[in-house]
Amino acid sequence: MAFYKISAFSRLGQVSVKALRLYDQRGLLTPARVDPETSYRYYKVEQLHRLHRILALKAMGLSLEQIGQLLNDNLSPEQMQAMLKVKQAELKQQLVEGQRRLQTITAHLKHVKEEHTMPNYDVILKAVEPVSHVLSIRETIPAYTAVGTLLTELVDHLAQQQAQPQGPAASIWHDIEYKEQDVDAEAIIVVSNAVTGTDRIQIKTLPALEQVAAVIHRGPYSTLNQAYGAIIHWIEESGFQVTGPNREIYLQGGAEQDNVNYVTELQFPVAKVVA
Amino acid sequence: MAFYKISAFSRLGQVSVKALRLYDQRGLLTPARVDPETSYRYYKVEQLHRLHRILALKAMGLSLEQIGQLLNDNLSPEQMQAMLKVKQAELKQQLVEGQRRLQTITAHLKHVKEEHTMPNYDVILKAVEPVSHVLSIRETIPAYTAVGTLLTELVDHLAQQQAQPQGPAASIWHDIEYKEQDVDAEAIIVVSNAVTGTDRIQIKTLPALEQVAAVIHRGPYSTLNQAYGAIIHWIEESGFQVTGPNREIYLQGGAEQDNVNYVTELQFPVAKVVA
DNA sequence: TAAACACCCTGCCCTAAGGGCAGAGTCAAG
DNA sequence: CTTGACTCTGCCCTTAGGGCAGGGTGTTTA
Repeated sequence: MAFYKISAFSRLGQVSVKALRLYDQRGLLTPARVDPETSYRYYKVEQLHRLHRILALKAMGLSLEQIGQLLNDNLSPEQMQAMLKVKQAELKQQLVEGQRRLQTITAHLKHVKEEHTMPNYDVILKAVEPVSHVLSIRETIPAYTAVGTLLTELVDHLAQQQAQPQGPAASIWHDIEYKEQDVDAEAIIVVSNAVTGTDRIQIKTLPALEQVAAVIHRGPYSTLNQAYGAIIHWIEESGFQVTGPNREIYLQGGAEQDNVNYVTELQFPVAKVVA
Repeated sequence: MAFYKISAFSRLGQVSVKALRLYDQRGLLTPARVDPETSYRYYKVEQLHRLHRILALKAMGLSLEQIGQLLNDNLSPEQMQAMLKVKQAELKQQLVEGQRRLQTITAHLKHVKEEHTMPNYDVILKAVEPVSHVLSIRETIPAYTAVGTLLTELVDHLAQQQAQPQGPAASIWHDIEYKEQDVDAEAIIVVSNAVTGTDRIQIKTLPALEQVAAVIHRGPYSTLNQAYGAIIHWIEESGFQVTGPNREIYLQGGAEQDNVNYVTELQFPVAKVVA
């Protein structure tokens, strides 16, 4: 019977006045009466029911627009189900995301506590696009460092064809476990479409990687093992698992062994361990 | 050595150009060189390291401003720790929130599947402020419905003092378990400061409730049990526990038993069950 | 050498759900 | 009739960029 003015109603419903005005504007909760002269909004107690429904849906994470659809466009039960299911999947996804955030920050915190500095290596997760038209040699070589000769071979091949590399050189290590010798290695250089291969030197496309853990290393190759240590540690600690050969990208590099300005990116394809 | 233009660098770092410009503007990642004539931004590979750190911190949920503090205002390890701890607590909180959302939506989804409608009662969680200056009678009464006589007693007392109620009437049920008879009940009416009490009728302040599950019932008191059923069910299903006496607020009510326009709010103080 | 094309710059408007404020009008009590 | 408490609309603000317009650059090709 009685009409409530907006602030009285907002107290009843524990919502801010500003929110009520917004819900009115978006068509979620129109006041029972609006004075045409003064534009004052007057609500009835019965509307608390609707307000509660709005708040309940909001507490599930639905947007005002979605709530409007549910409340106004009176959908079929199937449509409601579909909508809620989509949202449910979204929420599950967000939970996983949140757990990852928490794990990452906890690891960082631990590092700061123990070492009193931020970690030297920042591992990030990302996706890697496929890379088309790369020159590749794959071979079992006696030791990691020998990949240099494979790369020189590629560079020489390029020089013969008067072509330039189109991107940084890289190598791919196909052994999943760590090996000191007889390493299954692949040397890579991105080239333009015009370049041709040979029996030994193939033209191929590097597959995309859905999710990699990546780290940037600055300094000579002799200290790369620190970066490897950090990334492997991170992967284990974060509940991931290596799912394929890892890549080493020489963003800034060359033939010298000890250049402190070299920059290398390490990429390990990973997936969440299913517990 | 080589400088990269913004889009080349953005490809290296897997970040959008727009983001790089933003990071520049916010002082997170200033290009190695900016041409003073053209304002072109030129980056060096070494800066990937810093970019990775930014992305890593972002992946933990820190805001750009916080990242800026961590990177630029070189804080003491203690300050870093404090900052990360705050964020960690925030993330934990968000996780709990997310789990609640998910539970709620799952319950709704189940209801839609089984009944092909949205639930009739929308339970929401909220905080309740303390209510000062209320008139109260507490007594053991033979049955729920007898609370009406207590309320009439309060209303009569008000009338004697020529005063008006300042808000809706309510009752509080102090028995935590369900009882059919000999119920420990309290009748409540909010009044202005001027009103005085008696031996039997006390003036008191209702305590705040940190977290209540609340539901709005529309219809006669005889159907209130449906609302009770719904809210109790919700509380159990959502992993909460009733922690105190529940309140019944007669937002729109009166002495008749069967008025379909009555509106009543039920409030149960709750807390998350510690598993 | 000029045009074509790819790239870069700044600046403006947009997002979701309101919060804060200004200026003007309205309601209820004394 | 005045005062104080409310209410109205309208504008700007928040995050982390996305999208676009208009104008300037850099490199390559005819």
